[in-house]
Amino acid sequence: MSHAPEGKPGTVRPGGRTARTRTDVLAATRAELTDTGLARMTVEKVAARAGVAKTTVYARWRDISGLIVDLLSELTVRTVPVPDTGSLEEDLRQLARSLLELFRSTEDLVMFEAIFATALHDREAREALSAFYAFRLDASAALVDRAAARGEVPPGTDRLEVIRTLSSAFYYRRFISGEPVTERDADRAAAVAAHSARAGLLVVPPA
Amino acid sequence: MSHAPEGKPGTVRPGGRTARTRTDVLAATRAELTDTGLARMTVEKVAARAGVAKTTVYARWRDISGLIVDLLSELTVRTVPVPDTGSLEEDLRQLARSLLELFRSTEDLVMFEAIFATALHDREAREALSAFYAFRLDASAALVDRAAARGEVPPGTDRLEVIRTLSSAFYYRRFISGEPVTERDADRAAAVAAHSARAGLLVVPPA
DNA sequence: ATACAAAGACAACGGGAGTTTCGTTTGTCT
DNA sequence: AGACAAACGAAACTCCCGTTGTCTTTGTAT
Repeated sequence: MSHAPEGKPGTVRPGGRTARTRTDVLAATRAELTDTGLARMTVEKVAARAGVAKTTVYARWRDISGLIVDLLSELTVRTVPVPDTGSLEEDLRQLARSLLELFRSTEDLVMFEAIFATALHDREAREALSAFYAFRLDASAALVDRAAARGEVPPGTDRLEVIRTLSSAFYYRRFISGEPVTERDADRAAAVAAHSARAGLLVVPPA
Repeated sequence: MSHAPEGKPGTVRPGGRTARTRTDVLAATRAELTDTGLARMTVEKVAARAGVAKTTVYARWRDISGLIVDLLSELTVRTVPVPDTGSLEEDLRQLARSLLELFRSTEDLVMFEAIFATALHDREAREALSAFYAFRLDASAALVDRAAARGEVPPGTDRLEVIRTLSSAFYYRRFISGEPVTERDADRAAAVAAHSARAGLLVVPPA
């Protein structure tokens, strides 16, 4: 199953050339992704653009899916800006707005689409994506903790579920039904999430 | 762009053989999809399984994406069961349960995954999928109309948005974050959608 | 029944993607 | 500084997918 002897590609010998190869190949992957697209992408062309032998890419990443997974692992590191305005609904609204912006950035969008497409058939990619969202959700949920401390939401409120309720509307429109996403949708999603949380609909199961 | 001279493949001459070929090929596509997967699927193997020359498939469907689109168009015809219990929240809960069941059926799930993956890079597939959801949403929204007639929701409530609010939670968990979906999630989604609708959060924009 | 065109079958071809082999470079350890 | 193995590069090779051209079958109109 796994191709690399160690966790991340090239960790055995993270010297100058190896590290440079990795960054070059990942950069080439991004570039090919944006102007060729995942469907018509090939390992050979990525290697050519990176100025690297294709055998190198095959040895370290195995295939396109491996490249995408590695790309995602880098994305996870980025810190998520979590708003803190003193109001749950306002925090959620701001979070929704940044999600909206993310989906309007062509560069990031292409990458998300590639990751989703890969995760649909590749197990490693699926796990990497789940881990990515587990991390993001947990980080964003800090604003729910603060709302709970202020007494804005009832005790027992599921901190992650509030963020899920907010996010799902965007992903659904953008990637499932294919409808456009507007500022109005962002504000409405924030209102729904905040209202539901305050009403105690998003509490953790009694176990 | 478009390959066939007419709208649907084989409408020029819908005689016995042509129709039989279509059903055989689509059946073979389903079969290949379930036990080979979209990623490793190829037109040649589909044709072989269907007992048809591969040139025939290439001529009528052009590529795998075309096959998937045609498969989706058949799925659209299926009528959606819309509950009518006399209560908005109960209707939504039942709708949520059937969605849950849909995502637990391995056969249907494989197909949805294939369609989503295809829609991410193929324009025709994207349009077909949007049309599919436009149809499904509109059909399901009938239960919102009845709730409105009963006065359960305020006037001006966006009938489609209620269904979207219900559905999005499922799709998000299942295809984006990759988390499991349970009965509890179904009931909670129904509660959120019903509560939000009653609170007037899902009204159409004033325009 | 006959004619005609559409749809399909068959065979051969071309090309490109992934694999294999082997030689070379380079990072690290002593 | 030298040894050793990891990482990379280059070329040849193989396989399979998609295309093309031609002939045959079949549905439909007259």
